[in-house]
Amino acid sequence: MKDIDLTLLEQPYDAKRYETLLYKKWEESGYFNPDNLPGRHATPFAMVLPPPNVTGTLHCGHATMLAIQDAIVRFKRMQGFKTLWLPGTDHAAIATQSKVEKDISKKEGKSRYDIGREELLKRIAAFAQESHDTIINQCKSMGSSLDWSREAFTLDEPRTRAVYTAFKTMYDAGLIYRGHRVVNWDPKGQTTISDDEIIHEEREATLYTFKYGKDFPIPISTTRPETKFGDVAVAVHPEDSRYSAFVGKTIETDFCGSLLSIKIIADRNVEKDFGTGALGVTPAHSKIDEEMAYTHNLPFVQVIDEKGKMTSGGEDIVGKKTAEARELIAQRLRDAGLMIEEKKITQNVSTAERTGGIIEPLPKLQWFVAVNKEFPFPHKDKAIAKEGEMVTLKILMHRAVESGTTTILPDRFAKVYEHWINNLRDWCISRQIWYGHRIPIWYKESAIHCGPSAPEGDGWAQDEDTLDTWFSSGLWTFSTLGWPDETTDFKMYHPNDLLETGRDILFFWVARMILMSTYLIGEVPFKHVYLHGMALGKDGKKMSKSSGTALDPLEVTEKYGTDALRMALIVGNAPGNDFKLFDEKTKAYKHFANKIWNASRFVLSNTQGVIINENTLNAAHQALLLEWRNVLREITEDIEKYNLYLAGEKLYGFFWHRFADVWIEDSKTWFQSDEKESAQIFMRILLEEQLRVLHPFMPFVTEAIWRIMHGDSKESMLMIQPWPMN
RNA sequence: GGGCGAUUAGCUCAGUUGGUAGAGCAAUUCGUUUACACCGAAAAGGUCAGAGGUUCAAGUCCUCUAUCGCCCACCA
Repeated sequence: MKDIDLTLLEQPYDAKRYETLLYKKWEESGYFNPDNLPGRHATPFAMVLPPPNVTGTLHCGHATMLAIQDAIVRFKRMQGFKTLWLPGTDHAAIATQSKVEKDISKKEGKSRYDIGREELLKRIAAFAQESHDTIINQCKSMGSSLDWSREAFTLDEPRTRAVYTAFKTMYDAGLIYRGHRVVNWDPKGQTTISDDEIIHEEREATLYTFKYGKDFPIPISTTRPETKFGDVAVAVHPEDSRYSAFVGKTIETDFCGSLLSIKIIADRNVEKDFGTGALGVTPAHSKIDEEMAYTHNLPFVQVIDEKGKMTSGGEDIVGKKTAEARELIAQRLRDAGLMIEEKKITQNVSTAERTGGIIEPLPKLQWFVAVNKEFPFPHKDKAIAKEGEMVTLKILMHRAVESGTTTILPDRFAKVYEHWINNLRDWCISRQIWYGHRIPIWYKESAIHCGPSAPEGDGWAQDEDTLDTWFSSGLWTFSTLGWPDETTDFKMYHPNDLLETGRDILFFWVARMILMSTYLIGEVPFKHVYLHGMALGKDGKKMSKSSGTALDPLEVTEKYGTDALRMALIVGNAPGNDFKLFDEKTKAYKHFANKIWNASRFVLSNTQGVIINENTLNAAHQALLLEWRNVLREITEDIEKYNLYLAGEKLYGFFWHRFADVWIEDSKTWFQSDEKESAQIFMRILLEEQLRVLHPFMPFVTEAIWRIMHGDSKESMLMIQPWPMN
């Protein structure tokens, strides 16, 4: 055996010197692409990268998912799986557009309407491209062994084709429909948003109790008197004896100069003990009231427009913002002696996740996915349903998890998921923004056509709206594999084996993928879901840019090395639990990388030319080898159960405090005795096996050492060496 | 309002089916013996949030309480 050039192991370990070089070597080897892996890699293992939004740069949350996923993928690859980890980015419709709009408004003082659709889209595309390039480089610098040859983008041509195919399939099946509903209108972003994009914020508000007019018998309470111009009814509880005499009557009354026709109705949803126990029903501006309107057949009267301005209420009210109108009306009620009480309360205000705008419920014509509509299961018999069986999208989503076809780690999130589905309402998928997939619907007079392009003939106009970004990302596990074509990739890698992602997008994304996949393909999108927690600062609070607590992963790796950051993100990070990331922790793993480097240097310098043959070990060394193999078994099992946080910690402890502190110290004696040869073999086996096992966690330092030991041919790279235990 | 998680050494966290409390970092003392000072050795540090219960035995199982955090929700 050729001597190893130990001068290459310069002390101390300098991460920066190796990381770029090694990533390049890995990439050039082609082994990130499963098609190029050696023949022993037969059984597929597939996973997608949750596509980062092209809204800027990666943060610690991204670094976390990259560290965990790359560790799993490298482990599976070494185990001999035909391992695919498929990268891509998400156009993130609202998030990206509102970011660019904000920039433009700040720098040029212009709105999107000043700039126009075409020009805005051009600017967004440029911004998205820039973000994309940054993000890809950051993924690479984290050491991610992603198959770049299959990179996808939610808005690129193949994905757009998948989106339009999915839309048309669901439209033709009656599962996508257009309807007039009270939706969540974001006056700031000038678009609708789905229920999930709403954040409830506690705010202080005034609860006004008053009568519409002098002759009106029932006082009502509301925090929004300005919407009362749209009232068509007053609802009371059916068992409320105070008001039972009025139920069924219609009373005309003058409310601040506007004539209202108010029907008194009884509805179980009214709380007797809240306020006066009577609720002014405003079907056009409240979702609960909308439902009551359907139940009791009430008309819709809209009094607020898309800009959040009044359209009703008389000359000095019309055109005013709702907040201003509220004050004016309250004053009039006081002046007229109609105000009974004004009370400060805290209430939950709905705000838009992306823009922070206060949601104004408005009746609008929008596109929806029907989650409760029955249809015959359109696929051959599958695990989740039989062909022709009557199901709903909700039922399919339920069955995916209930049946265990998809499992969620940690399993308590399965309950959260079930609960969410139970409360799920039709999904509003149309957005009044410009960046995204334009709805593939064409209108000509009363005719409607669904398809990617206009039908023959003049006069067809495409729907102005675009699709919710989650509609396209819901297709991600198969749109990235060539669907709707029956490609070899699709056949080999779908369903995915694992989906690893943040627990915050369980509903947004994981649930939507299950919906899309179970309906369009008839099977679950992935067998297992692994949800990781959020990266917190040392203070235990969520990192945020505005408070200056956000760590930039690139700054951290610059300081401590990528391997160190990866370990810091994995160890102590149990599935589903939030975890804290801070400098001292990362620093400790930088020291560990150096420890590995130096221990290797010692072992190699004392084992030059040794031929590894396990059978020539003496009894004592065999016993010690067994001790390691037991730990190795535990570590392997931990990783297989996706308990990387345990595996990482055990590796660290064993390498440092057993192998380095004890066995390396002992070896200094062994090397002086007649046990020398056995000891040399023993130490070399231990080093090599530990480097292999450490590789998924700390790929750079281990590959750097391996390369010095085994040369730089692509076949000898540590990345594709077999895992030392089956 | 409903649900979930956390509470173990100064800090960050382990503790699998109940069997005498563990690790790393920090701090203390000692040590520069040819892998490493990004080091080693030693010692120190805990009524396992509180109360009650089950058990021969509880950090672990059950009930309640407290504090912190998160998610869901149509009290206007």
